[in-house]
Amino acid sequence: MKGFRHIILYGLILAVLVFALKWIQWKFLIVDNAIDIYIGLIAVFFTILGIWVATQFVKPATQTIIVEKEVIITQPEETTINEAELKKLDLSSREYEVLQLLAKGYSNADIAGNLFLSVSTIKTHVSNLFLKMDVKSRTQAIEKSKRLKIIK
Amino acid sequence: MKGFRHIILYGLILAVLVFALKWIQWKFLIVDNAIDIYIGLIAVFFTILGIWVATQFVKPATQTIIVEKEVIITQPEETTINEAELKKLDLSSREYEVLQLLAKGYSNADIAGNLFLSVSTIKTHVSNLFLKMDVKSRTQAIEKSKRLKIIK
DNA sequence: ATCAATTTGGTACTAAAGTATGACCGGAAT
DNA sequence: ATTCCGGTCATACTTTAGTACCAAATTGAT
Repeated sequence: MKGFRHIILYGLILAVLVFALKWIQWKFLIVDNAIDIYIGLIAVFFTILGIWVATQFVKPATQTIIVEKEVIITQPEETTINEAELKKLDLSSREYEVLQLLAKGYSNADIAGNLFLSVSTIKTHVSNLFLKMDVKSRTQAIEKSKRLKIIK
Repeated sequence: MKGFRHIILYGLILAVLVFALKWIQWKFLIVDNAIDIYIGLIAVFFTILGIWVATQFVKPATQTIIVEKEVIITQPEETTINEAELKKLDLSSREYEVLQLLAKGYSNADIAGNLFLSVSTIKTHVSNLFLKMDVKSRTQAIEKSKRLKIIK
């Protein structure tokens, strides 16, 4: 709708211009040899008109400037488990379960009760765990687990 | 410098136009009453010229897009020791020393060797440590220490 | 179906951890 | 000076952890 109103507006402007030009043309024709001045005025006027039209309708090329804003993310608990290190150890699922309870300070009896297994089984798992982790005690296992970030 | 070259360019263009207009003017003067068509051409031409000039000089609108870039800051040692909790436990300096080595996976013998003390002394410290920390094993002591953030 | 790995559990043993108790020393506070 | 506490060390004991070796059931993949 806005474009339509513009068209009407420009139409009216042009109509006015036609009469204006006719008047200027007639006036300058009285003065002979003034045609050059007349042409110059026309040229200047329409150049300005063109500039104005352009500034009104030609959308300026948009130059997009992307600014990276660094947002610091502070992880509350950087317990991103180091899957790579965990895989290296090649622990079985049960062994990993035992390790997690181990690190919570559970005794072998506690772990056995928690997993509904016998203490013997836990001892077996713990021993195998130590071999795979290359440690000699549960405290070393805990320390290494924390250091490698393989437990929460 | 670019603006200067533009000025020269437009100067040349205008010079060419002057001759072109003179030629067109002469040609149309032969045909009488063709002055209106001539004026029309002039108007159209300079309007287009004005548009072109405008588009050349209108500065592109800059659109600044701020992109949030998440930067994960991994604190190397987020081990801000919880002094409050540590003070609550009321550990002696030796006991705290023992606790720190304990948490590193050291055995009583290791700790004794590290502090140039007998294993008996370490056992005493460890026992007192457990009483003060209200735990029943070194693994529990480690877990609690990590949880309360009282060790590095 | 077979084979390897896992999971489970046992016995027997050793090593380490943990408890209880007592003793000695030295420094700091009362 | 005496008391109190931290630190040291010891002995004797119990408990737990850890090792070694074995064996059976289960599971998963070829």
